[in-house]
Amino acid sequence: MRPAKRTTSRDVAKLAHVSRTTVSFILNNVSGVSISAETRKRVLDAAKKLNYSPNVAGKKLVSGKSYTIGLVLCQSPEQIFTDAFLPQVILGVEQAAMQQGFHVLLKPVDPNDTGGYARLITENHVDGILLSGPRQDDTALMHLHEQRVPILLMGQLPDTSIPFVDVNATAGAELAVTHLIERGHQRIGMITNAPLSYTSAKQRRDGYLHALKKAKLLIDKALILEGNYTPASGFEAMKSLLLLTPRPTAVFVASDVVAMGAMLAIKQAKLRIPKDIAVVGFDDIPLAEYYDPPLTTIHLPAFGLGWAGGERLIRIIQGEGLNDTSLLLESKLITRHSSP
Amino acid sequence: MRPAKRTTSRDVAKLAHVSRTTVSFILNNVSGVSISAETRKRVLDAAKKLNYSPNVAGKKLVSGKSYTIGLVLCQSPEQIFTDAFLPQVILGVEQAAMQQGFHVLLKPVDPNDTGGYARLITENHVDGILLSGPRQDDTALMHLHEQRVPILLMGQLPDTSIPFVDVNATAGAELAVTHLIERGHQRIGMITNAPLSYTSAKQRRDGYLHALKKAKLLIDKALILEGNYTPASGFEAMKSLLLLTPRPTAVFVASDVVAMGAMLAIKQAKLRIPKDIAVVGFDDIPLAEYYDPPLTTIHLPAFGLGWAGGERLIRIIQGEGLNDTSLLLESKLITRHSSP
DNA sequence: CTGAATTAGTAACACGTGTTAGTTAAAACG
DNA sequence: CGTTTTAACTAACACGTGTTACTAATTCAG
Repeated sequence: MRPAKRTTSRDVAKLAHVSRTTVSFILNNVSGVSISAETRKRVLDAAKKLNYSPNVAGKKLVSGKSYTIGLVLCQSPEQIFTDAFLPQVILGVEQAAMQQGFHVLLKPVDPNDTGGYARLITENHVDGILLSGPRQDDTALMHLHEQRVPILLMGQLPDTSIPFVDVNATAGAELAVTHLIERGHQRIGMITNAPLSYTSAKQRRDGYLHALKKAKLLIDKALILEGNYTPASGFEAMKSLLLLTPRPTAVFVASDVVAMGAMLAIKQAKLRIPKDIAVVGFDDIPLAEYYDPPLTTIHLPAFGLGWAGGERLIRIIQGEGLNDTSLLLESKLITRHSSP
Repeated sequence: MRPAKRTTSRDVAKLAHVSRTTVSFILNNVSGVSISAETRKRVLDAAKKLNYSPNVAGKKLVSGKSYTIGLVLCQSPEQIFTDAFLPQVILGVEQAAMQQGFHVLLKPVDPNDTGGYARLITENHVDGILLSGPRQDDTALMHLHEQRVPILLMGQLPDTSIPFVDVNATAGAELAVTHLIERGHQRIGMITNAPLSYTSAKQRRDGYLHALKKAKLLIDKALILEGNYTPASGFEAMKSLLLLTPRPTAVFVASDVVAMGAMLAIKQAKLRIPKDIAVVGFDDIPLAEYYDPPLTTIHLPAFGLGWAGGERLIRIIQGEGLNDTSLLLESKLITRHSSP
């Protein structure tokens, strides 16, 4: 037994004793055609009675639009696993899309096999792509952009004209490090959130460098270590930092998740936070407030980022054009007890 | 200037000097028709040269299938925000779907305004629905099921015949509490992960009760408090527990995130974990290992849950039928330092 | 009263695909 | 040689929708 047959606009037309055209006019509120009030009511009643809703496949075919955006995640699986930041972004995207009557198709992509998402466009599955975590070596991306496919990046890509939204991570990192400097720290370590081939990692590192330069502190490359999204990487990096002499008196860890690993290393070394070593994180994940000690960190507008991304992509899709092609959202410092 | 015109199967046909039908036969590897090797090559070359990929809207229209599944999340926004469990599930679903050539449409739904997702089906946007966090008062769900719409629940719903996948949370909770009992604890508190109107919360509570009964320990309702996904709720609940006399010597917190709040409350009361109070969590979020102390918890096969859900839903969609309508995945105890 | 304008609605096409029923030419058979 | 089978393809329809061009009936202007 197959599923019950779908009701089509033809069924509605038949029940209301009008043509299918008339049904279409009424249900889509087409302007410029005149329909008598009586007929309109008859059609609307029929539609309601049959519980009619139009088949998107038909709509799609004739309009060329799918009213769906593709949210492509170029993060590695392990990042997605540990990233407490992502759900909020996704929720923001969804909310913006829903408001405009769009749907969201989720497409995690292995960063190594990038470009597999192009088929979403060529097959007309989605009207545009919201790309989180763009990579520079992504040639498929450039190709799509040249073909004027609506694309919006979440995260920046140097040397391109593709519009993007991003958080001002550099400024955020600078905020974090400046905070430490103002509290008297001079020897400040850093653990990145990811390998420096990721723009997001580079930006945060640059913010760190900026802050030091501004304060005329000397920069010691030995103080900068790489994390890779995981607490484990923070744990290991911190152990290395603790072996340095003189020991840094503070650390800026460019990811809360990584910072939690780092803090565990500090505790296991029987050092106190912030007395022996101050720690500032980045992301303000929900748990940051409830760590011991509560983590000073940089709050990112995660939901807002997703929302802005979705909203702007849809505007591009609808050909409305953006008055400013790109948007940088500001972050803010949340002072808790892991820093003095 | 509008986007470049899509290339259709007609273009391929023209270039290869054959009919559109032939193109369709070749590209879909239709069996039972004979095509000369030469023609086949000509068509395949033409398709490649034009970079042709079929428009899903057309396919959809004629086949009635969309090769897309809807992943409907009935969690409240705050739960999604704090739930570190979700990304892994989503990834599992995506992976299973991709393997079968399906896409995943993400649809968070406000639990209060349930049923809005029915349109995904009636509009033919998706072929089936994977529903995470089903609610008993969801009448739209029952209605869809009666209409033989392919549905699979992630989480159980009593008194229905809708197939589901779930983790055996009751057994998991029992594991956790039994572990505490074996280590000599007799007065064990519990903080739920969510209000008891959620099945997942009730299951975990039942596991707790089971374990106590089995060990012939008496049950004290005052020892059971409610959390609501957030660390904050765990913090508050724990503060209440600490005021009881005699104080419980151990706590089972049915969510790692909530447990982190609870542990902070313990520390602020200057009590030691696990010496004064042992703590066991639930979920095994990535951060559990790196808390201080590392959290003993129940590991849930999050990725496996998503994967099984996606895989089984697609099997239902394709009419293959499941040999067992439902699946319970087992969880396991991860012993770390927050318990003796 | 006549031609023009308005009202209310419809027939017919287009979108891109899969598929059934047929057609033509060559090969096989008796 | 005449008939049947087979290989290699194609014309035409169906899917459900939006939209343009058109018609028939009524109202309006002069």
